[in-house]
Amino acid sequence: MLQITRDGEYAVRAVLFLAGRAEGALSLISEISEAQEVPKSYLSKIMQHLVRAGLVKSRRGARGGFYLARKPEEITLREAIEAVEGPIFLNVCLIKKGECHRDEFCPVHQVWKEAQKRLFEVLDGKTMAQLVIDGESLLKKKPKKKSARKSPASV
Amino acid sequence: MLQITRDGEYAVRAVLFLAGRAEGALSLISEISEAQEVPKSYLSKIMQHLVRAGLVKSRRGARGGFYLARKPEEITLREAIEAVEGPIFLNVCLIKKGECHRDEFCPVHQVWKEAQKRLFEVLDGKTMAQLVIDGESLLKKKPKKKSARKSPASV
DNA sequence: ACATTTAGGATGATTTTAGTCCTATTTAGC
DNA sequence: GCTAAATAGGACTAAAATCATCCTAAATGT
Ligand code: SF4
Ligand code: SF4
Repeated sequence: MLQITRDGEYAVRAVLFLAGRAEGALSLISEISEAQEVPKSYLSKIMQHLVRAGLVKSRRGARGGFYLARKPEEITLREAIEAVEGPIFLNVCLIKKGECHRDEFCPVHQVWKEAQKRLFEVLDGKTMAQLVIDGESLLKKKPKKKSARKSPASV
Repeated sequence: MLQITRDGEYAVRAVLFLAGRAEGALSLISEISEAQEVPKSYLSKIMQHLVRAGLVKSRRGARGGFYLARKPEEITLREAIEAVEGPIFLNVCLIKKGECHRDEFCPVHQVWKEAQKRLFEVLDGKTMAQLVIDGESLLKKKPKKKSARKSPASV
């Protein structure tokens, strides 16, 4: 359907959450689940994937939890997504040369190539660090909408 | 999976085929199916969708067939895809405001918005007419690879 | 009439999606 | 060493999407 799955969406939320914590601080599944509104048991699977993909590290047992394996500046949005969804290919012919045998003479192939490149430019261009900053600005700017241009108090 | 479905892929192939015919010329399902390597019975459904979407017109009965409802210059790649797949939304929050209730304070939302915009720029930027031309160039340029830089004859 | 074509619906196998749940293992702290 | 707290991992499932096939109805040119 040319849409990201819940896996990818939840992975981004989880990684973004960890990026917002102090470096190396441990977060519990239950914390992440509640803050990011992801079903706890489902999130458990997502975290496993993220650990295996090397994006997140975990400590088991009492006082365990999850933390980022790398600094938020070094994790892109695309990486978070692909860690759980696998590599993105907008069409089968982008998987590898010859995957679609029409690729050599197909004019549409080139367009998908370009489209994917452009998509990646956006997804690679955002790091978790930047997203955390963006998120903070959003919270500051929009506590309520329809702000009466001057005085913050009203009614 | 963030990948176009066979529906979309086949729709593009079919519309592109029709775009390559003379204006108003009728093409049979069997012709399109064979040329574009799409299962005939499946293609039948795709063509129905394209007709209902208003991209293609059909004539039933003997000497019937399909032809483009508009000129190839006026049909974009995105239209061909969305005609059978429905509108593209890279993430649920792009469907409409409030579809994801986090959208107002979610920094990732903005990125998806930008990503989709860029994707659409590419998909909207290619018309069927242009793709036909592109296809012709590809056929001229690459009859064989590893061309011996000068003489076309060899062995 | 008849052959040719598309229209449309019913059906179905397989895969993906979006989860849940239970047990095993690891670890900290007492 | 025991125990409580956590993650690891696998089994399982319901529902939906994907990728088709097949059959009958309707339309149309000759
Ligand atoms: S766009 Fe062209 S090359 Fe890519 S899958 Fe479709 S036919 Fe094959
Ligand atoms: S990116 Fe943000 S707004 Fe969009 S679906 Fe995810 S959480 Fe919601």
